[in-house]
Amino acid sequence: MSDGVGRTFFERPVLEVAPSVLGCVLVHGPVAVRLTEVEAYDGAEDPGSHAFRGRTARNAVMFGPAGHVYVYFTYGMHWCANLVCGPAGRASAVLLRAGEVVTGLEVARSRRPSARGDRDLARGPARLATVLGLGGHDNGTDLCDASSPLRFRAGARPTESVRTGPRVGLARAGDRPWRFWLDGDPTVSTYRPYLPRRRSAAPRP
DNA sequence: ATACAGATTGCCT
DNA sequence: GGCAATCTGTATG
Repeated sequence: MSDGVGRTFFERPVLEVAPSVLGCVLVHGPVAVRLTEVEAYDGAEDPGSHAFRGRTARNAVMFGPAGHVYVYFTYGMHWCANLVCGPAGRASAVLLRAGEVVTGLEVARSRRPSARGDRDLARGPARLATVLGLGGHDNGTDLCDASSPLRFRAGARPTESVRTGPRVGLARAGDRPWRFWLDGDPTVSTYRPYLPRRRSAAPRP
């Protein structure tokens, strides 16, 4: 494991880990993605976190040891991936919001036929999970286990500077500046503030 | 039991 | 920029 990352890397506080994963590479089968944008979620302390209301079947992996992957299903159709951080039980995690496909472009394109161009392949959390082929069966995978199909490689320290700002699409605590990205990288997603969805006027027949 | 909001995306105007 | 798609967790009666 020359370029692998030990568990202690993820056991640090999530606000330390989040900026340090930028430029690192997540590999799953034929596709590898260089991370360019992430968000931190800090368990019970964080009203925006899935873990805020305590442990459930869905978020159980967040409460486990660091270095595991928390994959969740949202909006009835999308999967998103996180890296569990901090001490076990803290339930903090880094949401992988965007990245650049650096290996397996052909496979990535075939998994994202609607992508306008290569820079859009992993530009967004559900898109990133899609190009990597991540889904429910990957929930709980241990990145620090050598036999895991998922690999996390430390990247060269990025030349771009790391910027911070508010998190995307959160109704609560979205204003905490816990989003981290590589300044000027074209694969970083566009910022969208929280927008309440309009209720349908009439129920479906 | 029923209602609603959600760590999103893609298609439409 | 607006809005539908689609389903699960959580709140409320």
